[in-house]
Amino acid sequence: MTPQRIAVLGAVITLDNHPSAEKVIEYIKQNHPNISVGTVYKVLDSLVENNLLRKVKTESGIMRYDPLLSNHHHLYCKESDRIEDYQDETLDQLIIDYFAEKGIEHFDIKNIQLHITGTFK
Amino acid sequence: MTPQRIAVLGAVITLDNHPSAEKVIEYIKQNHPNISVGTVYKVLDSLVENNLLRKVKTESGIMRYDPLLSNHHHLYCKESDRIEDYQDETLDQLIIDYFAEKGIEHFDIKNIQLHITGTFK
DNA sequence: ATAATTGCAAAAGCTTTGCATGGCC
DNA sequence: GGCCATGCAAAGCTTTTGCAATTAT
Repeated sequence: MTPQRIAVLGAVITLDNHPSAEKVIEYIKQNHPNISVGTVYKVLDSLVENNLLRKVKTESGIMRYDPLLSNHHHLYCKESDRIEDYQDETLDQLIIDYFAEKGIEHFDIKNIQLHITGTFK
Repeated sequence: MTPQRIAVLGAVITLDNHPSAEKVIEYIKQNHPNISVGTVYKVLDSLVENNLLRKVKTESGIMRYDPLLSNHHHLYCKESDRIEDYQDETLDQLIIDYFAEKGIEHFDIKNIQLHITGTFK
């Protein structure tokens, strides 16, 4: 655990809205002007590998990072580019039960994630 | 509608497994060696805009293209990089009913897509 | 001391763009 | 002739990589 790692993890948690690497760099540079782009990418990767962060894919293909580790879904708003977490155990159970009974032919399900698009109001 | 457009659309349909732009280019070059990379990207974009194709986002951030236009979900296999369509109206109805009753606070749902990861058997 | 991490810069990979050429109405 | 699509090459953007210098344990 180096100061850079703490800064990167702290940035993702503080920024809070599933920041991209670019946002993380921008934020960290305020208090840590010498940090390099390569380091941030490497640290983000290593945090993901060590299960301290999760990657979130977006429409545009830019990777974003999520400090929420428990299983959850995402709300995507295209206009604002905002992503929010959505947790709903009732729904999860409903879906699990559905597939437990029905299954999918030729496919072993490992994980089911809802990508809910729409707009925040 | 130019020969290039027909070739691109044909390639996506023939290749059938949600090809990337690269796969499309590779396929088309067999019978159409002079087609250029830029053209394929432009044509893919224009086909998406004209609702003849849909974009499919992947883990790796590489864009892939889907000729199936009706609402559906996707099965993702990380190992094989394969993506398959999954249509299930019963499930859709279940989810729609669930959210019709429960809703999500501060969010207007426009679309719900399941990203089902696992392995083909 | 040893091993890992950092910063820097260059390069890679996918995609987009600019512009001159060429085909079509 | 006017307009749009094409081909080509250059550039763009995010991310990755190599390597020497630095830092952590």
